[in-house]
Amino acid sequence: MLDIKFIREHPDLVKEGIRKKGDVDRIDEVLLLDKKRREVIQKTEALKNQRNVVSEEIAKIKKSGQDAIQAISEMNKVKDEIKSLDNELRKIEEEFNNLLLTIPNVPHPSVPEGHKPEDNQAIFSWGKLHPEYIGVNETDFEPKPHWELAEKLDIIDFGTGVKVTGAGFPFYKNRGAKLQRALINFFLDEAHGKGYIEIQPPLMINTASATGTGQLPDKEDLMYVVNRDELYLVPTAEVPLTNLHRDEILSEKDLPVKYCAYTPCFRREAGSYGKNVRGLNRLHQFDKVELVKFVHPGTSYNELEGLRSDAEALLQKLNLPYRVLLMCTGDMGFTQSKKYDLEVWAIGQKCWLEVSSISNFESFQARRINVRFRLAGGKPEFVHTLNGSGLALPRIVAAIIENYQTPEGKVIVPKVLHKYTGFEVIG
RNA sequence: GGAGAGGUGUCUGAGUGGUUGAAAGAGCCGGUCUCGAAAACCGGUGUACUCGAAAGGGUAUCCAGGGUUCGAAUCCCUGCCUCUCCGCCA
Repeated sequence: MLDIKFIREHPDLVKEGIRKKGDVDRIDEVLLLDKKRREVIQKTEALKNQRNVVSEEIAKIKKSGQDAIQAISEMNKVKDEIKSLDNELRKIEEEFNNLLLTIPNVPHPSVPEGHKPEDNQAIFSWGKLHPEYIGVNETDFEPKPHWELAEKLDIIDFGTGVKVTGAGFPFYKNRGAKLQRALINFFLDEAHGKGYIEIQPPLMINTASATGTGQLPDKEDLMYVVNRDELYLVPTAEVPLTNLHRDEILSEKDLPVKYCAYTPCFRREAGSYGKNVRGLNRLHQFDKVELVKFVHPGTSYNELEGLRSDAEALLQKLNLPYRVLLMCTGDMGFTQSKKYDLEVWAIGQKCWLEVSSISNFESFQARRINVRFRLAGGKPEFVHTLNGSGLALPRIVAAIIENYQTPEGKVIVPKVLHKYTGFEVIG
């Protein structure tokens, strides 16, 4: 969430940001409630002060052996007033906090304004023209989409997934399963090499954690819920990783703190349909290695570029053609101030697949989860948080299958994975 | 799941209704001493909200939420968590 003080002092700037994101502007409501809230606070605190002073007097009177009936009956009235004001305040604060949680983060000035996919800027691409690119050349033969190849090679079984669980829960088999495991290990090892601490987080999260990273209160529909225990299946490792330091004060010299984690991710994806859910393109359960950073506010945009290049390096090592999109204001999430998407080219489908989303949240999440650091000799201040996928597995698998297919329907394994897979070709 | 014990500041740990934001010690910061360091000694050392231009006030905070009381870290209820024992289990 945003700092109420910041909103109070820069209402126009915040409104402008909301407008750019295409969200509903409720800033005037926030400010009105804030005013009401502070008025009630002042009233109750004055009464509480009176109560404290008189109570102390009563103590003295009683000690001296005298009667304090007069003062006590007076305080009985004050007590009731305090109670009713406290109730009023509680209601106002609840409303105020809920409203504040729905105010989106303000976009960074460098983010292009727009609301359509075309407004996202492709700022970099890497691929076929690169001398190291060794993938398929579509002039040689007509490349197939990954689901056809995968079924034929018996490495992914979509039908059995439907039987056992439902659509979007495939079985990986044989060298397909091994390829998954190889990619996870490759990604984790690379992250470790870049100084990310490896974590195996819980796969279920509670309400507070989901609220902290912004999945709640609005986006409950995207998660699977375990009602009986009030838990959610992780939609991304971002949630447990970012909440790892909830309510903590980090020490300045420890920043930046960098974590990586592999987890399955569970998403309901309600409302998805059509060809962009075919095969591995959109699943309810998928594997992902996630990167999260807690950083000094002054460095967060540098750290964002660092995160981006860490993720890009993986694609380059896998020799997969990709492009980098700087996402426009309207395509950015609720919590982000700047976001890049990495999209890999899937030659069989002839489309771009998003494999990583790299964001700076500035202090937006940190304020929700209350993660601060202490300035040398000074007051605690909120850190900035960032995250990025490094990377999401299924679409990488799809891209490998499609871009490394041979005319005979085999798939060549990218060189960097050989030591993890133990084989160099599938089929 | 059953039975018991317990949750106090950065940490250890006192405190069972009235100057308790909270003893004491450790840690940390500053100072004295020292060529320098250690030791010793002296001083300082939570957070949030709120009023205020500031200085400086005020309120809250001893796991969380309710309750009793003029007044609660202290009494009562509920929840969460930790520990011990039993059961179950990979």
